[in-house]
Amino acid sequence: MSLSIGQLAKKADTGVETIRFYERRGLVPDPPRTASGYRRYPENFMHRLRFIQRAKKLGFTLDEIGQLLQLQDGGGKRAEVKRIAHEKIAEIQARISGLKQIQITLSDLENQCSGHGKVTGCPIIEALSDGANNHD
Amino acid sequence: MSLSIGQLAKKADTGVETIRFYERRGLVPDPPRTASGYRRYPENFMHRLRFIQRAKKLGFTLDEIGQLLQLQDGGGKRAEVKRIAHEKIAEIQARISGLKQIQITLSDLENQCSGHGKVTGCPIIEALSDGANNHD
DNA sequence: CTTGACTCGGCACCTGGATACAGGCTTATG
DNA sequence: CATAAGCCTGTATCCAGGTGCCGAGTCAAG
Repeated sequence: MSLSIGQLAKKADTGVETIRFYERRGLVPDPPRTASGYRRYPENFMHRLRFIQRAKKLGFTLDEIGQLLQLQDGGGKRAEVKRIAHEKIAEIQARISGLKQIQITLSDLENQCSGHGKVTGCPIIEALSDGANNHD
Repeated sequence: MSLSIGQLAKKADTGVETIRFYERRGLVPDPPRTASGYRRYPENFMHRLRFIQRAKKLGFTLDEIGQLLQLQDGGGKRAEVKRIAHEKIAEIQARISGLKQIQITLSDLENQCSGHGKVTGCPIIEALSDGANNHD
């Protein structure tokens, strides 16, 4: 028993348009069609959509997800999967570092600002205005 | 002595198009024009562009930067500046937390994966496939 | 048999922050 | 004076990852 695109979308908690979009992107294979051209998906097709959703949550781009899926489908090497994951970890780490730096700078400024009175002389605005005070 | 848009762009280390873009966005005021319609900027106009650049580095959106500039121009309240900064700090914090969670999950998976052999049974792929293993 | 829900393909549009052109002036340089 | 460089407006394009809409065809329930 197969599903229409709408039924599949509901099951996978996504949109019909999104599934078609993934199909165009090559993330999901073109499904078989009925005589009138309607897509028909096997029940387990949902797993592929869930795979994409989980990978997205972990920060992978659609292109990277495409690579992972290809490795899965083609019986690729674990080394390759691990390499992709490792690169992503490094990327995430870099983003965290950048954000932490920003957080420090902003918190410093927040602490320096009394929060009372007019903006003139406000340390936050000053830091943005002349750059004498900021941490990079 | 005033600057052409190109001279200003060079001084502020940005592009001519970017300045015009900021003008359209209302981040910088419309400068006076020569008789032939050329923009003429006072020397110190550069500071406004530098303000924008610094604020961008701290993660503010152009809309938020616009608010900060308005507060500066209009002699607004420090409380308001501080509020905006505080919200941004919270937002950055939330992004860091999310990324850290991802980092933990991915690092776990990386450690679980031997990196040898075929993809079948690879913990990373498994986690994405059935979700039994992931940390959210 | 009708009506409403679903699906089709194809394209336009969205956010954010620019960046790039096209075609026509103006200004600076040799 | 001629030519290059710079500037003008307006519009299109880019990135990612979708989302929306149109008119036409199809399917299912009553």
